[in-house]
Amino acid sequence: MLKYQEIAEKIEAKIHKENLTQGTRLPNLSQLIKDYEVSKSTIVKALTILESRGVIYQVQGSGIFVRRRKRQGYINFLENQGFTADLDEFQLTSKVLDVSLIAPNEEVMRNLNCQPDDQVYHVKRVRYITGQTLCIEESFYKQSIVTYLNEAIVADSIFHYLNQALGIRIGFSDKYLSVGKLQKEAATYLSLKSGDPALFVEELFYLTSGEPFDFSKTTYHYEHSQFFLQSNSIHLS
Amino acid sequence: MLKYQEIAEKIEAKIHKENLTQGTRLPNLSQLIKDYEVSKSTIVKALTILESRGVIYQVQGSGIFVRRRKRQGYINFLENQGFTADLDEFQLTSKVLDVSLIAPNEEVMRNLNCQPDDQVYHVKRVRYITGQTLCIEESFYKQSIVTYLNEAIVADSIFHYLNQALGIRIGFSDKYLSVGKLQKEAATYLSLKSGDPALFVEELFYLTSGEPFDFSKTTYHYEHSQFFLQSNSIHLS
DNA sequence: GAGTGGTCTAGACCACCCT
DNA sequence: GGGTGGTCTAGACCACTCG
Repeated sequence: MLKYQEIAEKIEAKIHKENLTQGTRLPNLSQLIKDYEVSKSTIVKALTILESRGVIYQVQGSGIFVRRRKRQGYINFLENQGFTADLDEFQLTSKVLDVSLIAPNEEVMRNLNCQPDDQVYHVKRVRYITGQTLCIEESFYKQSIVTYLNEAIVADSIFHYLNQALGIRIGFSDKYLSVGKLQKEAATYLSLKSGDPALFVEELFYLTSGEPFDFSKTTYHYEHSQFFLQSNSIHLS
Repeated sequence: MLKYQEIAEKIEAKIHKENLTQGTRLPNLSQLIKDYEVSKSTIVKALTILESRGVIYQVQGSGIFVRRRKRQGYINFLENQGFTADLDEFQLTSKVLDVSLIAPNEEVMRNLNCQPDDQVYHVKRVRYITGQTLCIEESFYKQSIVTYLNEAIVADSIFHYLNQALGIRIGFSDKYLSVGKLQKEAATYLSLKSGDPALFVEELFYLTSGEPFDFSKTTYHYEHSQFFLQSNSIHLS
């Protein structure tokens, strides 16, 4: 395990364990350097990670402070799949509607940059959060990368399987969101009415190598989905 | 101007100017070190920034590559206010409905951590994107920080004014999103019908010092708002 | 195995906050 | 002015990719 990663985890764990509130000041840099017996740059890197994840904020000349979201019950929109997933907070379950190996249609080929003869796994699920219908999700995985899937795997966390069993590491993803009215089929699965509001999210997942391997379309139940999202001004031009 | 910031900007400018496509390989580290005459760490920092902004991705042992979003016409959900704003792409205008100095209500006090006698500027606007109604926005600014606002300022970019005229720098923000049905008043402003779908976003902006100073509630027109959002797995536990 | 990015260090110096 | 975070350097060594 990398030093800066380990330190970031320890600091985050400490914040959660001691349940520190927004604005609580953490030990200063020199103290952290002593505590963890590493160089300044390593601490700085660990802190940068925590800052970009919204766990802390740093104020030049002043100190390092805990950052907390104000509201509970919102799903972290950036970490709700593939990545760190704060699912500890929520109970996620799935009902599998379909798992099959198919030829990609035009839309899938366009998004995954693939050819008609590249097979893809088609997965369709209804997902539940703490017992309530959260969303209906339809995903397409390149079979050349995701070599095998079945119903049991898909009923559980697919990304956990990809990582643990297949050694697939996600590099990054693009999300596209829009809002609209539910069509009849989706409405049925979500126990809502045609024309009810819905959040539509299309997402493309890439390997660390930059190759897209998963294209996914999700329709969220408007009454059971609330998201939160933290931004930083680290960087910018 | 900081070296790493300047380098990040130059690299990004080059990518845009030469209109490089996804997967195009950039010069390697040693070349960049020579080109910009700085140390390795400085280049690495510049690249980390570009990576976190979704401009490039780096593959260990292989190279540095251009990252591009696949689709046009989507608003960058993380950079659409306060921050870098890729508004070059879109024409944003506003119609001001109200600018006034008021006493905060309970909801505003809770979000801005303030007292009944802390005055706040109330700003209500309809915003248009390339001529179409984009959203209706209601914001509350702590007067102790945002000392002055008027209709002319508010008709333009408020954040540009905060930064340039008042020297206010935003540190970070929290966004809360949900989807639901339009109420009559908002529907009227958006030229939609009651019960039509809408995206609701509540956002809290903080100074670099960690103090919240702006609480904002936005209702988006579902037919004219599409967002995109890039994630990385930089970091994570 | 050559090439490329990633980690880590020690230390100098800068910029900002606060009292 | 003392304390705290931020920038930048030079260089050693590690880890991954690809032919």
